[in-house]
Amino acid sequence: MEIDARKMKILQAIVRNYLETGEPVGSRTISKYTDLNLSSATIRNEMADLEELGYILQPHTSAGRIPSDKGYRLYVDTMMAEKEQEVKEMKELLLEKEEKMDAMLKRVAKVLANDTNYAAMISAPAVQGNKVKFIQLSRVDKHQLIAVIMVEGNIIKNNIIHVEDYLDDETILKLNIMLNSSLGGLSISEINLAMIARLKQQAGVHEDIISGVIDAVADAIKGEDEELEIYTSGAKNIFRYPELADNQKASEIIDTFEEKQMLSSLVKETLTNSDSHGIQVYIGEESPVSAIRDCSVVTATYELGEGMRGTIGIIGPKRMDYEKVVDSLKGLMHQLDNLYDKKE
Amino acid sequence: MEIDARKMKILQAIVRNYLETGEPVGSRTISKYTDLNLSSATIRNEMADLEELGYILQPHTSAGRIPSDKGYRLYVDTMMAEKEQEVKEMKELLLEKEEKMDAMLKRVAKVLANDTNYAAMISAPAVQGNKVKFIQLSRVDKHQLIAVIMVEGNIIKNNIIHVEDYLDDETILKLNIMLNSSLGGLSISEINLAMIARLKQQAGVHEDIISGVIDAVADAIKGEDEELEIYTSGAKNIFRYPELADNQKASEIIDTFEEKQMLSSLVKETLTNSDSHGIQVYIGEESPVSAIRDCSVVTATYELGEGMRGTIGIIGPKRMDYEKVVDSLKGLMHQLDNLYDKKE
DNA sequence: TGTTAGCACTCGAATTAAATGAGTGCTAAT
DNA sequence: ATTAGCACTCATTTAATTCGAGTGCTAACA
Repeated sequence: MEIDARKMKILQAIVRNYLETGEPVGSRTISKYTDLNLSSATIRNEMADLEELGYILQPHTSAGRIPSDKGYRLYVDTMMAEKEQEVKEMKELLLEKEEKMDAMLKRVAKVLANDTNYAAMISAPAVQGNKVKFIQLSRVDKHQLIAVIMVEGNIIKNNIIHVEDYLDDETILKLNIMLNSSLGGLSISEINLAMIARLKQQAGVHEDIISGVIDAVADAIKGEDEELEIYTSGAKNIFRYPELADNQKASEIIDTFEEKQMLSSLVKETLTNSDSHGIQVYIGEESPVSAIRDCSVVTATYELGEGMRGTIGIIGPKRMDYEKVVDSLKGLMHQLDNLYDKKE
Repeated sequence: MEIDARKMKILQAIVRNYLETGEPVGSRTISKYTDLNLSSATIRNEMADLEELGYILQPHTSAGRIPSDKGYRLYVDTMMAEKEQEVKEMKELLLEKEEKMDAMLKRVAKVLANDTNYAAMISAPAVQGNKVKFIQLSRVDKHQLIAVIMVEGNIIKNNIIHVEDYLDDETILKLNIMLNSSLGGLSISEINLAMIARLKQQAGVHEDIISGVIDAVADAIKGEDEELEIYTSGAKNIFRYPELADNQKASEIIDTFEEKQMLSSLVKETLTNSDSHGIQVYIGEESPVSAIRDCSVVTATYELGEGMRGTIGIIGPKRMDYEKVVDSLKGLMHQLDNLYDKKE
């Protein structure tokens, strides 16, 4: 058996209705709801087919039907197809302003959560592929150096370095010049171990002392991209949806939001296969994070200038309003765009 | 009517029992529970008195009694009195190590939440009163300077400064010397407006250009102490306690934990009146944060070296195990102490 | 052949009723 | 002052009942 146009329409009607109410939807409801005028009996027949095909399911006999993950998936896919071209116009976000990145991201997450009444997450742009703009090593006191590294997009990293032996001003100056001329302008992916080894050698007599310093600098540049920074907001919104609000589930979801690292696999996956113009949908078990297996996630990839990419995500019940969420994500992009224009 | 020794003992028994079970406790239970052998009838009489005095209350007629906020308060106060001298030995925590402050704080919160099965919060030490260790202004490109400020305790702040006109190396060097000699070693509270004004004047011909720079530096030092940094962990633990786990309440509490700023009034209050050797207890409505009015909070003040003080807090149900929590807080202090010793 | 009306049937949810029992307040005896 | 005893209260539990939305199936119809 194949799914035809009419079955598709009925499926859509079921999904839409279920999104609204959260209740299983029966044949009578649909027979009134849709434009194709069919009696409840016909709908019932079609529904039986849809169930056999695995698009909908009955929580129990003599209840209405609810969409299965597969049903949601079909719905989302067709909807996305309709929206695809609009999505394309998602502007790039350039934020080379002084505004502190983290404050901005937090705000974005908050706005998004408020707009949608779902939970929102946003990952800081991974510095992967970003260029080193500025390195400076300074002496704080006899045994402490501080390394300040700034990459494009105005992200700053600091690293405190402990040294055994006192380094005089001249050595530090020399090191600074060496670091900047060697590493400046390079993207982080271009800084590999071979280069670091060469740098150590260049350091000459001080090699053994300085080795630690360079290690630390490399660490400051590379470091932490293991640990994606993730901001979240609106966790409380899950309580709006009874199907997520029972203790067991809520506890897991809340925990995921607090231990944000648990979301990193989601971010990574999104960044890896960001086709479909950056918007992706994970329904239920499709999500790589098992704690939110009862939720759906809609993610968008954003890009700040030179290949700095991050992820914005909306996490809500499976019956989330996918259309609205996609629109919200787009809307947000525009808003950020405007914000950028104003500051320019 | 006055509360006498026996009433006190009965109250204690009621509180203890309620902490364990979370259920209203009846007269029969107490008559078996306590060492003073009294019949349930006598207990009932005493309970009627305690209720009249406002220390306990009945959720409904013919239910057992539960402690009122006032009852908890009395219980906690007497318990604290017994523990007071032990608390005194709470060691200072010095963390002049390379470990990044925020990572450390997050870890501490996590440990604490796991240990206690309550939710934990910790505020980053307020830089108030801390000494500036190191200031450096560097040019990143034609119109961008970066200010790096490090204060004792290895807290680093960065600030990007936009300048209209190009500043040559010499000017920057001059500024650096000026900033360090003027501000270095001063505590933040010692840096006042008058001093900033004088600095601006000293800047001489560049005054108008440089004014912005100094403002930004001052801002980087002062800034953000408005916005206390707060870390939390273990929010999910509230689901362990049915009296907090209903949607309405859980939603509010979770929100408070996510929007950590809502906890700042709590931190501020704790820091202000940190008598009682740094440990304070807020029961129910006593808390300055209304969203957690159904919880109790136990806070401890910690001090990192020169007057850098922060707050650690445990947030749980009113029937939290106050004794254990106080012990945990002390235990944590010791653990941190050891950690420090090892790294020394 | 596809659509529809009709009907018996199912089964979760809501409603009601009854039973339970922990706990109280009061009184009278110790 | 303490306690045993007893009648009373009332949330909670359990069971029985009703209710109704929704189904599947069959037979009639276009």
